[in-house]
Amino acid sequence: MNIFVARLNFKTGHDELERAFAQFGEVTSAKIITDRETGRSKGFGFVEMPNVEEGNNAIAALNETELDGRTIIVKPANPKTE
DNA sequence: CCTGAGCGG
Repeated sequence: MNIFVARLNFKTGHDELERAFAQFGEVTSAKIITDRETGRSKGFGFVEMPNVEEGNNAIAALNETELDGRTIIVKPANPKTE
């Protein structure tokens, strides 16, 4: 499942995201969205987890919690297809 | 270097 993570600390990288979600389940991909012009973090990212139950568990456990000193927002990403 | 809602390629 795709997971949307917002309000990240600007100094937080993809590795921080991956290790945070890896505590609750298997993480296949963790990505921080960076600005294409400046290369700086946009402050949000995406995490892909193959296990849906672990994904929902990670969302419930990490949503509105502190990561790298900043409270993050974690929720399921918008579906590209149905 | 900096900023702070929101869904990337």
